[in-house]
Amino acid sequence: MGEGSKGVARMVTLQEVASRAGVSVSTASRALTGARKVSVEIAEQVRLAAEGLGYRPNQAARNLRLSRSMTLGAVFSSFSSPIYLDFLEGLGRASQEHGYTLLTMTAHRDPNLYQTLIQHLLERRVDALFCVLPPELGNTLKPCVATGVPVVTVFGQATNAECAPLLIVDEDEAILQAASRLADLDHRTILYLCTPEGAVSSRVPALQTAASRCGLVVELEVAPRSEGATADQEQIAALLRRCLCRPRPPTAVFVDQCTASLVIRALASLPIRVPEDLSLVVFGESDWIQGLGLPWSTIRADLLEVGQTGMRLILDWLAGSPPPAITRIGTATWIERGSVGPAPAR
Amino acid sequence: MGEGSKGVARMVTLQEVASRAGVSVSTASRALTGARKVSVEIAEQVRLAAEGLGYRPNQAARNLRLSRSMTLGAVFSSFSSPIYLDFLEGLGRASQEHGYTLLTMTAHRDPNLYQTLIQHLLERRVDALFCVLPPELGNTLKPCVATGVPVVTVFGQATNAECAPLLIVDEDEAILQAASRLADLDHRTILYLCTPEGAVSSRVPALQTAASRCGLVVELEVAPRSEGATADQEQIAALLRRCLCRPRPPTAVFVDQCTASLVIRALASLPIRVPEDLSLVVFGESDWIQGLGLPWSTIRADLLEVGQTGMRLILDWLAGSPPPAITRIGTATWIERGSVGPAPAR
DNA sequence: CTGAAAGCGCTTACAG
DNA sequence: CTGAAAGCGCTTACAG
Repeated sequence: MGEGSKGVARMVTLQEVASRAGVSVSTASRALTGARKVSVEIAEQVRLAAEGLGYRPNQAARNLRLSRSMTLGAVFSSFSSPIYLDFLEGLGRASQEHGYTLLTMTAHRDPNLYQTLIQHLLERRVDALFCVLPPELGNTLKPCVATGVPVVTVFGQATNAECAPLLIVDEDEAILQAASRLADLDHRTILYLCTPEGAVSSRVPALQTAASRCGLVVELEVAPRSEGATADQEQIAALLRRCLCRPRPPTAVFVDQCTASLVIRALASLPIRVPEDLSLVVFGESDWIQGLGLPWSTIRADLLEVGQTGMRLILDWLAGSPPPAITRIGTATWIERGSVGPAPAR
Repeated sequence: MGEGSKGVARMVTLQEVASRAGVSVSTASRALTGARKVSVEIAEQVRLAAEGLGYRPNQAARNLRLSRSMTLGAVFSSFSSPIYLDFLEGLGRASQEHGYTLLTMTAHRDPNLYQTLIQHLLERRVDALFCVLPPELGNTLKPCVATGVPVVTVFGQATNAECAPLLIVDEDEAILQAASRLADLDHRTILYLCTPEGAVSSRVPALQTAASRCGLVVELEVAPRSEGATADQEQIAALLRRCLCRPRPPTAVFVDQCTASLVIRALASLPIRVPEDLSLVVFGESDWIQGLGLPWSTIRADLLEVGQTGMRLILDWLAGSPPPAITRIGTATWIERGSVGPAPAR
């Protein structure tokens, strides 16, 4: 293994290439970057020398000189759901295409960690930043925004738009389709069992608008933060039982992706059958989830496109035109599967 | 938005801190890093100046000077499965703890992209590299290894161990338990429906050893690469039908995580009931998958621990002691769920 | 077209 | 204990 076994990797430098080619570093640099004209023969010599030595430019040095990093930061609340993966893929591909490197970190919903990670990214001098963060952490971004580094918040709530531009998926149309379909199936009362985050998202007003247009009533319940624990499952079961005992109980329930499986299990434990006793609609889906072939009806966004749009926003910003406070990207679609059926007879 | 709206972020430099504190950059540096002694009052002045200006050290410059990057690269074949996420989390946390930044990229199983990404990471002067790559791409690492940068391959095949140290999960014990349980349930022939990668993995010999100890026969079939397409599902269905028509058909099937859902759907289409007609065991599971509450029996590894172990390997390597060619980490466990039952009567 | 020099922001021997 | 200087690896005006 030789030198490598020490874990000390001394890499070839431009200086070495230059001297092997018998030219100055300036010329070597110009020959390799192609910035200015270089005589053909010398260019060839340099090229050869570089290849022979296996030269790889040190981007850190290069970027330091050019005072930019060609690096983008992305902070996620967690990787807990495959949903974010699709977004991450989109972001990753787009940034690669444009020569940027994406630096991804997860904060595990810990507010302090968010601060730390963002500081870390700033120290790495990211050219811009993407954030997926809980609504109450909007002002976590304050110090970051103050540095003048472009930062875009994704999947956020409108309340965060004051701090930094927001990129959100427009699900209104898909929600309307879902509501209309439920109305056709004789549903009258629907429940949105949302996470604390969901409670302030644009899903609530969208559901209400759609419902009133279709003659439905929307109820809102905040589910406990899902950690996947059985305690959560029981809490949700209790909550659902309470809701379903009311005079005019909901006959359909909307849930966020991250609570979906808990809800399913809670329902199974009660036991309430889907869709005979209760129809179910899940917000969010990824290719991977789809591949499981679960019968969940969903309102699904093209996360890859969201990633690409986010990238475009940032590129434009870096090019001089900052994005509006809120950018809506309208690609959510309503996908009906077996979890939705006619409202049960009274 | 002021300056920020231009996307031009000029950040505070040590030079500015120094002059505000009325000292030299050397002293400012020493005060902040705490490397050498600095008089208490001056230290305080510097600290104050830094805080007042919102100074954040430029890690790129710092690392350039120290000729290291404090950056680790990780190349994944894809993010397609949540399985890798757990590993990624483990790696991410561990590297964070040790002050390293993790640079993650996905190659979408494209050999050329692998090369590109690795070059990219080398240009970023990563201190070390993790790779999850298809077995046929083992020598993709050659040029990388030649640079002397420590690189560890994870979830790889023994054939790759020639190129770079390998970190693999030891599933032998768990496989033995599964086999033994199946034998108790009167199964005699089991099928391993593996991906092309799986065909050369340590799972095959482990299964064979376990089977012969328990008096079982193992058959091996290579499933088409799963892209989630319906064509794949039909291929798998055809393959399964063929297998099950043999004289002594398998009564239990082992599948890799990435083909599990396809197989499930293929079985449903045939239709073959699980576990009445066929028992099913899936290699691999993540918290997220578990949360779905699917009745799959699995052989599950602690991916978080794999990530941490990977990190330790690299740290030791960087500290001077390269890892052995193969490191086995033995945390896989056998988890029995509803997909396993008695062998059907003949 | 080419080279010597300055500088990106930091750290660390080297003198005081 | 403190400062002036060199240097990490690169790029780019500035002279030739």
